Amino acid sequence: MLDIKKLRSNFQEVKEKLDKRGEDISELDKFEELDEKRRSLIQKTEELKQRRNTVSQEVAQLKREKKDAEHLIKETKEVSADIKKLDEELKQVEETLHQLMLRVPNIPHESVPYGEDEADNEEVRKWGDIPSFSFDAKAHWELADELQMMDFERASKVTGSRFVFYKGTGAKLERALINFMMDLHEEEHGYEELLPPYMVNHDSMTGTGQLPKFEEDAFQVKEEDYFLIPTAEVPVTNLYRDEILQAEDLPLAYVAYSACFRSEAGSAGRDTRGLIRQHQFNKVELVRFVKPEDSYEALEMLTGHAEKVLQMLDLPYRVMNMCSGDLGFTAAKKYDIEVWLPSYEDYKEISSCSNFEDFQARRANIRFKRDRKSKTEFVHTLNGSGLAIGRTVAAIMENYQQADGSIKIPEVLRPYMRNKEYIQK
RNA sequence: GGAGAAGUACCCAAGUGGCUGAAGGGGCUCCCCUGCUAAGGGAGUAGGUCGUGUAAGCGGCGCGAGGGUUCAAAUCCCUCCUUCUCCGCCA
Repeated sequence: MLDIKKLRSNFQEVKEKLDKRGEDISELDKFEELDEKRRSLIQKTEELKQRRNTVSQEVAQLKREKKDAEHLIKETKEVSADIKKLDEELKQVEETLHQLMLRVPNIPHESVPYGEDEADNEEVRKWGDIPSFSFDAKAHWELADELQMMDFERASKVTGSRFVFYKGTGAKLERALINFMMDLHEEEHGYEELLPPYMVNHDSMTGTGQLPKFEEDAFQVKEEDYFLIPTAEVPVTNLYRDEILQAEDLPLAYVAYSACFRSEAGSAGRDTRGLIRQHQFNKVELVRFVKPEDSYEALEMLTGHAEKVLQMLDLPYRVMNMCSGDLGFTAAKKYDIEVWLPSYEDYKEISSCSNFEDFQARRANIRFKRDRKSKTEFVHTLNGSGLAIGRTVAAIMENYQQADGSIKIPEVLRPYMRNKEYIQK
């Protein structure tokens, strides 16, 4: 959510910046009128409330002195009726304004390149060598089948499309990656480990920005007002919702493993084979709460932590600076890390690292105080995948495949895989 | 799921309609006393948010949340949430 005061005082400027996202922001035109109306209603009711308060005191005084207060009581009766009417009107205006504000996206940072879609994203750096195969390289779903690492067909029977059973070494590889990443971020990068709830309530989904605009992307638990989390970002960022933190507690850094659930509404027909686009997938997520002045440095650091995983696994990747048109609703700046996938003959997103500045903190009301006397300020929140596990499995299988159909296990994972060197029949 | 109890400020806690727009204590901050520490004495301590104002300030809201009754609600009524205890069920 944007700062209403800032929006009020720089309306045209903010509008122009938002316009770079290429989204329809015509709704924003109602802002000024609503804001004006709200403030004038507040002034009117508060004036009346002040009157009611003083008269109430006078009534109390007269009653104590056993004097007659009828005339005052009659007046207050009328004043209270007016207050009630105005309060109802104010409540409606505030609700309308709030709903409007919840649907306004974040302002892109100045370092975000202008562009319309993913074609305009800017490559920041590239790492590793793209493998060349002296044989016909297979896609991970073919390898998974031959090496009996996954069962997509039976998962469709048991649940539906876009679900998978990992089996045997497939399941072991997935679990090895979770543990490897958790250990790396916890032991080497200084993140505290969390294992969050996989369902969250309506307020949490609103806090991180999934609601109200993207309700159709999430799975909802009927009759409970709970949602299956699309990412651990949601429960972890909402950990401190409606709280005031101490400056000396910042930065806070958490790493959380969770399963993630996405309806993939609007993705019908895309990435239909293999692990790339599932309704349920595993992910290790990094979340940071920082002081405003530290957030851009923190974004670089966090992105580096995610990259480190790919470096240790020796998987080729590139880092993209998302352009204004491909930023997503909540981010002020976002880097996507894309891993090389031989079956796509292209780089494919494996991590998304974002600085939300105070956008989520405002929605979720996460604040901090610099010291006892200072005003509260909103923290800045960041997060990034470190990494998406399923896509990492796919990348390892495809990049590490051998001529004989086996898959070499990256060295750093071997301690998690009984020190085996290869996955083979 | 059933039955009960409770939610008041940083913590504990008093408070069944109007000098409670929240007593008292602890803690915390400052000061005094003491060679230091402990003990003791004094003062301060509603955080937050919204409106208004260049500002000092002024004003509105606030006792788990939301409604209602009343001229007036922490206090009365309704709904909900959370926590605790017991029973049932369960990994």
